[in-house]
This record gives sequence, C-alpha cells and structure tokens, in this order.
Amino acid sequence: MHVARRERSRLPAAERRRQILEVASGLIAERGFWGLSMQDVADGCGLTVPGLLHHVGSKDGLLIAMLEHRDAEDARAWGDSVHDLRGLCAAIVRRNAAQPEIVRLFAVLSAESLAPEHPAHDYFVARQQDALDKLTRLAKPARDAEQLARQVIAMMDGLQLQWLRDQAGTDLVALWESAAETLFVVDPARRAPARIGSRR
Amino acid sequence: MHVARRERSRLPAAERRRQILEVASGLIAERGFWGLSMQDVADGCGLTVPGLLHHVGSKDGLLIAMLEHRDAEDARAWGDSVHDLRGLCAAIVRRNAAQPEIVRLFAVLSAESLAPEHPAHDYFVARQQDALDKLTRLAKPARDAEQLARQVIAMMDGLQLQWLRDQAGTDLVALWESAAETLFVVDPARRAPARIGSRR
DNA sequence: GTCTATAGGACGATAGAC
DNA sequence: GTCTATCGTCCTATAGAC
Repeated sequence: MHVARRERSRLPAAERRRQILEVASGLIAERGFWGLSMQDVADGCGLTVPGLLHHVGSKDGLLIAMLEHRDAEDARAWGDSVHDLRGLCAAIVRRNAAQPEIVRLFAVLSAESLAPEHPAHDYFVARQQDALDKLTRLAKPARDAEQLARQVIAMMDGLQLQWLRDQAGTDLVALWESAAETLFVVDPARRAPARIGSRR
Repeated sequence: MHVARRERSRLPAAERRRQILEVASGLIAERGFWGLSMQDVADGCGLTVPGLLHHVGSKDGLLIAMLEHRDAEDARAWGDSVHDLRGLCAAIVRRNAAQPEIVRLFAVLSAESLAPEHPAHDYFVARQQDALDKLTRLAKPARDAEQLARQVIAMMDGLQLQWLRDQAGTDLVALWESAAETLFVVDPARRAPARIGSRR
C-alpha cells in the first residue's frame, strides 16, 4: 500500500509524538497491527525508521502509546457528564458516529487482540471488564443489570461493525436509537418474576 | 509463534487440501490473515512452502479457498431446517458455542476485512448483506423487520466477541437466551397487528 | 532529534528437478 | 505431489555520526 511521504522537518518531541500516534492510528485502522509496517508510519511522518524508533522504542511500544493516548482522549471527552445508562450510550454512539476511523481502529484491534499472544491482548481484556463493570453499575436499578449491560455493549459493538461495513451511508445514531427502544423497553412481563408468556 | 511441524508424507490432493484448510483456519483465527505466514501453514502440514503453494496458488488463494470451504460446511449444516427467526438464531448460537475456533476465525477476518484492500473485503460485504436479507425475510411479520434483523445480527456478533474474550468459561448459549428474551419480547406496542400471540 | 548504514531475518513467489 | 534452490522485497532493530 502506498503511504504519502511527508517532507522532513525537525519538530519538538511532543508534537512529533502526537503526529506519530495520529498516523499510526490511521494505518492500524486500515491494516491491523500485524499488517502495520514501521516504514509506512515513518514515511507518513516524514521520518526514517530509526527516527521513528527513537520516539516509540519499538513497534509494540508504538501500539501501547497509541492505546494510552486514546484512553486519555476518551477520558477527557466525557469527564463524568452522564449518569444514566441510556444517556451515556447515546453520547458514546453520537461521538463514534463522528469518527469512523477510530471506531474501525478499535474494531480491528479488538478482534486481532483476541489472540493471547497479541501485544494488546491484556489491554482489551481489561477494557472489556472495565466497560462491563461501569455499565452494570449504571444499569443497577434494573433487574439483571449485568445482563443488560452485556447486551448494551454487544449491541453497540455489533451495530458499529455493520455500520462500518455498509457502503452506503447508514446512520449509526438512527440504528442505535432503534435498538435502544428495544433494549430499554419498559415491559411489565419482564419485571414480573413469573415470566408470563415467555418461552422456556 | 511456534507451529508444530508435522512429519512429511505424500497425501492424495483432496485430503491434503482439507488438511491445509484446517491448519490455515486455526492459524488465521489466531493471527488474522495479515499475520499469517505461508511458512507456518506449510510447517503445520508437514510441507515446504512451494509444496503448499502448489495446492493453493497464492496466499490470497488460500484465504478464498478457506472461505468457500466454510460456506460449504455451513450450507451442509443447516440445509433449510429452521424457518422461524428465533429458532434459527438459537440453532446458530448453539452451533457456534461448540466451535469457538471457527467463531474467532470469522470475528478476526470480519474485522480485518473492513479495509477495502483486504482480499476478503468483498466476501464479507456480500455476506453481511446476505445475512441481513435472509433474517429480514424471516422477521417479516414483525413491524420493522429489517431493524429487528439488524439488531439480532448485531447482538449475536457482539455477544460472541465478549464470549471469546472472557477468560472464564461464560456460556454463550445462556448469554444469547437472555438477550433473546429482550429482542423478541412480545410488546403490544411493537407487535405487528395481524399476528397477535404468534412468534415466528 | 534525526540521520546513514547495516545487520539479520522473514516474507511470498518462481524455476526446474524428481 | 513434493522437493531444493533462489530471487527480490520487506521487515524490526541497532550502532554510531552529526
């Protein structure tokens, strides 16, 4: 794959670092971590490979730095603005709809890192547990809070994959709104212990 | 990564081919297509790399052959046994729960192939459209059949990812049953007018 | 902070013998 | 149907100059 080669120039370390992480994000989103080459990242930054390695130490180091960077950005993005589950989901979906590149980055890395040997494996295991804990806490008043949290996470992940693959411009927010109507339905039959009319 | 090296032996072409696809499935499930090396596949089969290439032509050829093989297996697996949406989903989930390797294979390839340059990109676009069409048809009596189909697919995909990442042995079937209770909830406000009380 | 130069492999693929 | 031998390319990483 062709990667546009930037002109070389001397940059302050912090700025260069930001540039590197940005370029790497885009490339990993396209080809995954296994498919990423340091040469392409370097070219995209107007650096040579050793120049790049000076900043991130190693290829794995680059990945870790990128994930930490994203976490920091995310944390900055929602502070603790929203305290109800449905509102938080809506906010997440709205933000994601605006940055498909990042969503794809995480979709690809998240699947790739299912392999225990993947350098981001532990990160994504922790991330999933974390998300589940947080959403379960927010879902608390509901019956089966953990199940609801799991389903909400699964639905967001699954819809995002569909959305990313759809050529035509499907609307992620609309997809989610429709799903939320189902997930958060107030159904007397589900609150009652007897489960009238349910299968099983 | 270390790949067990099999002893060399001469095999009939058809049998060798089956072996190659099996070994490749396992390796791609672990490292994705970009992370796959023909050397590892060859080692896993007790072949040299040129010996392997004699059978599959190229690395891309190997991937295509594998996807076609899986499609054939799947087609054989369900003929057209189930004709209601909920029953079909249950059957799918039950089968998937029994073969996590295959599920991971598709999870990884499906994410990797979001990139338009990926050799399986078109395959997965078509596959998604196909699944959506089929499930939408099965959901037809319901209001918003397409939305329901999308949500069902998203939920299955999402729950599978969670299940694959969970260290402890979560039960995929149980996860799905719980989600199905929500997705297929019989809600008068959302049910199609003509079909009161029926599921299908 | 970035370079040149280079080490040392792994990669996919081909040619041609058996 | 499988081999040996080899090509040319790409890879990550290091050493040391500026």
